[in-house]
Amino acid sequence: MSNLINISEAASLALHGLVFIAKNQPSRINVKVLAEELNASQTHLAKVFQKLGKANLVRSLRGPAGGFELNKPAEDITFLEIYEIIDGEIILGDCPLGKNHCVFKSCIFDNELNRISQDIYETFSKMKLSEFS
Amino acid sequence: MSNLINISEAASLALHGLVFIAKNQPSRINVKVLAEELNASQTHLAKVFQKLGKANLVRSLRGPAGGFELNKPAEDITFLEIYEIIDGEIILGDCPLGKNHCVFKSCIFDNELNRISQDIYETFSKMKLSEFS
DNA sequence: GCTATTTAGGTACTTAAATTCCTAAATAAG
DNA sequence: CTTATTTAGGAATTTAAGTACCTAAATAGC
Repeated sequence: MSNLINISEAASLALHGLVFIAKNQPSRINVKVLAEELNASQTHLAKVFQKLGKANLVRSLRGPAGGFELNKPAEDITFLEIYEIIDGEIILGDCPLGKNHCVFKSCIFDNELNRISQDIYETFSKMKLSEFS
Repeated sequence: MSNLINISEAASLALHGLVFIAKNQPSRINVKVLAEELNASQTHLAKVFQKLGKANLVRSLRGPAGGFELNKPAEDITFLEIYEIIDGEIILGDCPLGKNHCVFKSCIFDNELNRISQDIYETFSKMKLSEFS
């Protein structure tokens, strides 16, 4: 079984978790509760949100009554931004598979695959957290 | 750095290798030559073609002058078929991330991501080996 | 037939990514 | 100020993909 769009479990957790937090604004939400709500691994979710915090997408507060909350308006947070923080920067190059060298003089998959890559990129950049909250 | 479309190195080898073979029909091509042509790992390529052979997409002949050749017309081989042999079957379900359970009652990414998944699926099923040979 | 070549297929190794575990640091509440 | 709670961050583990290695089986050419 395979997934056509390349989204890691971590990025999926980030996406779903942030939507949930956006929905529940302005309350702070801690990882334990969020993991229960998302039916997800608490430790993994914690790591993911650590990254989101480092990237200043969310702010965190430790201790009792601590947790995470959005660090900017939901309408200013795109899926592209979230995706790139977790899974790494997207580079839309000549090769849709991200290779530097290819035997074939011009990329044989160029037309089809680059169109799709472009489409995904644009779609991600248009999807805002606010649409779901 | 991240790749938006989920295609493994192995599937990429299969795709490129088969295009090369299709281009050079009706000659048989052996793994050593193919690896040189594709600038790829010979052992990995061998394993990939073993799979393609088992799936009857190519037929093989051992011994000197041996190698691989297409087992059916290039216009009857789609990228979807190749992709699924190597990376596994694609299931276009409700969840674009292939999960069984989701907290959100209806998939919040449904509209956008399923449209893209569908698009990739259809594009792959329309891309035939013969287009490149 | 003998030999060299080439695929088949199992096993083992390597590497990178994903995930979990554990301890430290912060902080709210009593 | 003490305790319980919660995030931070490093280390360790797990998993999956890719790669290498080795022996067996097939076969073409001499």
